[in-house]
Amino acid sequence: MHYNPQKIESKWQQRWEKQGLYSPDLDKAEKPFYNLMMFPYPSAEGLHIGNMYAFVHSDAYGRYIRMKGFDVFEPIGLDGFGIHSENYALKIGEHISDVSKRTEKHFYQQLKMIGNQYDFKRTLETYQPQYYKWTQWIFIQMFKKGLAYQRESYVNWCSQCKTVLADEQVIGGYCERCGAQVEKKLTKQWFFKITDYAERLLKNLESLSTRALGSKVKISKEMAQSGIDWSEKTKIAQREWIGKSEGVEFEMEILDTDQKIKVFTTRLDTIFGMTYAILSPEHPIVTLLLKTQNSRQGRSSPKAARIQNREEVEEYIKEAKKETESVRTDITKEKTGVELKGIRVINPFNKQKTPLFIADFILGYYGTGAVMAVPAHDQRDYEFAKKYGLPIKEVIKNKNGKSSVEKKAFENYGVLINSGEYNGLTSYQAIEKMITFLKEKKIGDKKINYKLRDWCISRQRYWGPPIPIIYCEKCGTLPVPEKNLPVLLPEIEDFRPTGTDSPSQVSQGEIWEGKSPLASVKEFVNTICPKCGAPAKRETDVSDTFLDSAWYFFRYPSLDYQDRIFDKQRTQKWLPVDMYIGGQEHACLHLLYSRFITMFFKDLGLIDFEEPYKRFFAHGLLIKEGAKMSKSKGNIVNPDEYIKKYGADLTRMYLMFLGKISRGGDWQDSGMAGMTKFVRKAWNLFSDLKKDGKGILDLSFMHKTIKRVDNDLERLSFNTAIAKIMEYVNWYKENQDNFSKKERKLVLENLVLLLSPFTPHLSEELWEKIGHRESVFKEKWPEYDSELVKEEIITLIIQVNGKIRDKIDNIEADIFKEKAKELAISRQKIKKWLKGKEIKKTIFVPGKLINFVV
RNA sequence: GCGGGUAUGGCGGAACUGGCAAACGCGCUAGAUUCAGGUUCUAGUGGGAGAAAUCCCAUGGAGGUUCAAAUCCUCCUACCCGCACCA
Repeated sequence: MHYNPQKIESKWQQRWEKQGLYSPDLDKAEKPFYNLMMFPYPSAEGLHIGNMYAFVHSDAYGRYIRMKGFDVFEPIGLDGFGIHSENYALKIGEHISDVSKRTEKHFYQQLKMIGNQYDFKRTLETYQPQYYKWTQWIFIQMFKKGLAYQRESYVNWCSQCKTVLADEQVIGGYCERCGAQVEKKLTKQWFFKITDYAERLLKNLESLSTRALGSKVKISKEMAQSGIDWSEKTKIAQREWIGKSEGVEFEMEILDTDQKIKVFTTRLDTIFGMTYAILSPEHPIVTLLLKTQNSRQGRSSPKAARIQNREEVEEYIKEAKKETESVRTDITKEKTGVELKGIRVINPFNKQKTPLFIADFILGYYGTGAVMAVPAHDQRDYEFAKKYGLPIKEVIKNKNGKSSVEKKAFENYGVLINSGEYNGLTSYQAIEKMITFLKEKKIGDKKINYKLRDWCISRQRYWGPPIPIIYCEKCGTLPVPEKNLPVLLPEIEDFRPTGTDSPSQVSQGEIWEGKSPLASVKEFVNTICPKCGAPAKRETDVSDTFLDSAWYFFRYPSLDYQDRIFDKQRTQKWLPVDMYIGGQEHACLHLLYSRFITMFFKDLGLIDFEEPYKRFFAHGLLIKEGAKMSKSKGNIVNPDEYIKKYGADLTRMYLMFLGKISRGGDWQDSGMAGMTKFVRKAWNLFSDLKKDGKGILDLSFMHKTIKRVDNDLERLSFNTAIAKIMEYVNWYKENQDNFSKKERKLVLENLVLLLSPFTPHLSEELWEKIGHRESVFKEKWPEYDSELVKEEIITLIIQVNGKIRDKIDNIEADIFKEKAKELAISRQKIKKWLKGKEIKKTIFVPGKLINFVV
């Protein structure tokens, strides 16, 4: 009777599905537990071993929780809409619809093969109209609340993918998907006002979870329910991304004009050290100043300063625009800029007139796009001043009066000098007093800035949900009436992106008309105005794939409702998600977006909570033999291959044995051999069920193992849990001839139960073999006898000056200090070490050790 | 530059709150069984000294705290990940 994984696995997979074992009654479930894993985007290559790595860990936890008595809902779906899938189709020259049909089938096949307790009756794909109908519905709600808006904006343009990218999809100036350099383009885009939620997104991180959590911390269900439970690392990443910065915003007049520039600073205390100011090249005032000059109005009015080096300035702006984002944001690049000659700004504190520059290292999108430059106390300004020979005026000294700005800027806080009436104040005092001054003059106030920017939603691509907007010449921009949803994505032959121009072909201030592939489909574009009935046109952009995935977990429990995005009662019962396992790479964006959408749902009154995930756990990266897996290296592990050869159970077990889940793992083929040995060994134990021995009586090791495995699973320490099961098997083998029939059954039953989260098929088969008729997953997780897990007999360690010199075996765990000391000093070895020395101190750790300090 | 992480045998990795470093597994060595080979079983396996008992040295490096440090603190080095001129 050999272990035949292929046969066993398909047998149980079929039986599970037939019995609907993993489809809980969502309304009647008494102890709901929503066990979610990040749904994969289906590439045609199929399920990646990295997906499987994450999924089986998540499933093992879900199965453990189920056996702990919860009604576990573990759904799966496909994040099939989006650039990644579309680009793949383009690459292989097939239509995305065909590719999707194929990958969908293949993916679900694979997902069934890995043996997770997925509810295959409740799957979703983001490209199905019944799903994206609701994605569009969300857009409309956003629009109605004024949270979806259109604006002309410089956006990231990937010339290879021919589309606009979200900031998040630009990695160091390059396209996340194809690796091409990203350029800047001025175009009209749809945005979600996530910045309105910045403070809330930030604050919830603080208030809802005060515990520092990580893989080290043991978390019970009760604890997890009390708040959001994320690792500190993830929260820091979110906090950084939101990037809150508290400072001051104030106005400075431009000499001889009616214009003012607004600047933002966190170091108002250094204002007396301002020797110039800088604008970003895109700053509207620059355009305005150039324009004023064009119309020659300036000449007639004494109140109109003019840019004297106009051509130079225009040239610089043109150059800056041409430069790709990656070049422009390259921090190592020497700072460049050009003075707006003839233009001066007035420092409101000392009325000093300073030159004004434009420079490309000033970002148009952060703060006000304008800064006061204090070279003595800001390194960037310092470098710039050195290069252009601008004065460096020191205004802050540290407390001992020391400072030096000879070689670099002094950026610390300190005490003010050269600052008129503020001299002698500390930085903090000065800032307060200066704010009062600004307020009195009504030219400035405190201001909070965030790095977080509004979420650019539109994509000039085919494979996404069409943005449900209609443009009517008379009535303006209107949402598609909800009853007309979904706006179906038309089936078209040629779905290639059609954007043509590169940004350098579009001159300053001009708007590039981005064209989506949908723009060429007349039947799609031409429609009638929902308000006046006149001919109108549809929006031709589709929405970002991040929107599809920002709310999918709301849909799973309510898939049977066609008339609403989700059922409130159902949702309140199952959400927030109890456990969410996914990649660290999504710790910023996906998490942030889905938190935002959840808050929005709450504000719409659809739900009562505003954080989607009670517990989020980020798994590490799976590598192979010390190297990242990649196609170019040819070291990809194909899960199908291993499942076929070794079975899913073995592959699962091996993936979970590799190491700590939070740290990822190093796949080595040789390790599979060891796992095979172990599984076979375990399997073979069940061939002598009927054997009867004299009985071993002491089953405390069994109880201890149950306790340890339980403890490990609770804290997601899968690898050590497996190690402990291995020890258990070894223990069984040592005693195998001695168990009584009754003991044998008990010990083996518990082995099956402990194994079941890891090797579900094998466990079912063995459970049946023992003689059970019901699924092992209807069983309760084994319990241990808390009396028997107590360590009664220990090895007492004897140290002298902290070094181990002897051990005494078989000591009662509750031995007293005096008794232990007596025993210890009487040992020959210890006598040797203590000879001629006085014991100054004796440290006794009950149940562990005794240490003599001499 | 900023933020986060990591460093333990030949390898993957254990060591939850400081208390027997190296659990568990791979690999390797020797032996047994089978023998075409794999499988299986037994013993051994951090380094050094020693015939042995035993002793010394070992958790990236240097200091420190402590009776006691892989674990805590300071500094340094290397690698990985994320963000990157955020005013």
